[in-house]
Amino acid sequence: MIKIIFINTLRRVRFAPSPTGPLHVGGLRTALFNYLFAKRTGGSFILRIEDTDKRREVAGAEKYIIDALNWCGIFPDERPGTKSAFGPYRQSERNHIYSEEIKKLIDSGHAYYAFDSEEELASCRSECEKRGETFIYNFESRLALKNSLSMSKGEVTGLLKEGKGHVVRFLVPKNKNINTVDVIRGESNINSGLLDDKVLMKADGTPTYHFANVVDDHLMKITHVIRGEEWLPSLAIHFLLYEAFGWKRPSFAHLPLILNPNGKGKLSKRSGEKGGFPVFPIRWEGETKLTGFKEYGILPAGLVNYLTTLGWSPKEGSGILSLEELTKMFQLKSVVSGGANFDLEKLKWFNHKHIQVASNEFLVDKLQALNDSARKTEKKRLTNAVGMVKERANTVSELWELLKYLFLDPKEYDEKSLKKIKKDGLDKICSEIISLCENTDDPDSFVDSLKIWGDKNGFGAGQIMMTTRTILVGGLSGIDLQKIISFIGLEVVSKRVVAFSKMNI
RNA sequence: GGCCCGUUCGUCUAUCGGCUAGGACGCCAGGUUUUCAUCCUGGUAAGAGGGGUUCGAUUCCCCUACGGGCUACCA
Repeated sequence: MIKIIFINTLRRVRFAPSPTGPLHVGGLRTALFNYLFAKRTGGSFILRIEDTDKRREVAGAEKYIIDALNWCGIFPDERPGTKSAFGPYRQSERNHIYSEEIKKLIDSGHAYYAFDSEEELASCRSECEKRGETFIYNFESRLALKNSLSMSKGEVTGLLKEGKGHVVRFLVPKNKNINTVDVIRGESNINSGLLDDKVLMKADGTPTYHFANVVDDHLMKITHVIRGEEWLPSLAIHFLLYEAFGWKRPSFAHLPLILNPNGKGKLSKRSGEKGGFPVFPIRWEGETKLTGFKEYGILPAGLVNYLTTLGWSPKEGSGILSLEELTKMFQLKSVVSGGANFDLEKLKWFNHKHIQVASNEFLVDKLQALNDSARKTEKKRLTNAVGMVKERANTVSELWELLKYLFLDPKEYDEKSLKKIKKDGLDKICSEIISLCENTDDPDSFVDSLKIWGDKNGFGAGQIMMTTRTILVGGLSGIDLQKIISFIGLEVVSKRVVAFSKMNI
């Protein structure tokens, strides 16, 4: 008995993207919030592919969506391929269901056939526009148009028999107040007169979003519809649709949009191109190649953590949180309603924090996947090196730049650094380093020995250190000098100084 | 144009009518590091505007402005 109650209250949410291209961070955030919401109470996260418009479908998009979700650590409980009573999970494979369901609506008088061509409707629209009006296919106009409400029964059956192209439209009731409820935004009232008789079934026999969505959400027993704010204007239609079917509707939550860094317009592929940052989770290998956050060096944990702060914040203030921890804290009710500007700097900061808690081995794997030079470097030593520099890195890709001098001799020297070390005695310091390399048997106290020598010969510690560092690293940056020397070994130290001395600077 | 939604530091956000408006990113300054970065400490900075309601409004209501979304046989 208890078990039954539990099952009935279990959350079932869906993420329902259209496979028209790579999934960008806006969509990813929607998926993430759905996932967090479901998993907090052990519910199910379902991936449904809304591919009713085959013209817009892009090859590889569905795979990309799944790959991107998986990369973030999100694995749908049900998805295309899952065997269950709720499938199939691609709308294109559910046409038989929609044709059955639309009959119910036609029979009950909630939907009707319309024979107007797209051209005819387009001209209606432009006519209205000329008069400064908006064309709405509704109780005011429908009787003047070609449909089963304006035509005789015989005429309609005739047209249907001869296979005349037609759509099925929803009969929106006249002058009805619809009280919509949204988990995030609360209640809202809208008069049905403003709505139009939405096409439910297209002329090619496939359903539109509005119809397929409602049918599938009901049949898949979705308890909460969490989607982007762009769906808010059609919420009332969806309410009416549930009512027409006599179905209990799920709860709805409309998430605020992610906007461009300057707040102008929603974040898009173009904004990333303009701003020089990715807006996609992983690389897209379509006709146009797009770099993802993965290739940019962002860790999935960092992206997930950052994305969660866009529109929501944990009660205990900000924190570095894993997907699992976020799952325990997420509250749909406390999602904010205003749009959020995308901020690369903050994402990098989150990523920096996640790099700190990641293991060196993990980071080396990621680094080697991104960087050819790193791939050619011996793994064990690279792991040590990563451990020494990771506190300085914001992205995985930066790691190589931060540690490469531990493996490669400098190819060039920073101008400013050279200026600083070009002083009398430079040659003398160089020869001392070379001779010390030959004579000392303790590389780990090399810097100390050098300083003692400098002290005796009138060179300050600063000059000694800066000179050595510039020669070994190529500039005045990097980790502790003694650590560098211990890591690369005296032979390499000597080699680099000799090479430097031979240059005429 | 019509309809819908929104508006707290530059940015992400907290605030269940009582606020000296809190935190985080960024930025600035100082400290640590004989480099740079990290790190630590401190600082900077906000309720779009105007009306109500109220003893009291960031918080509730209205108007305006601004921003965003939708307005397809796309989702």
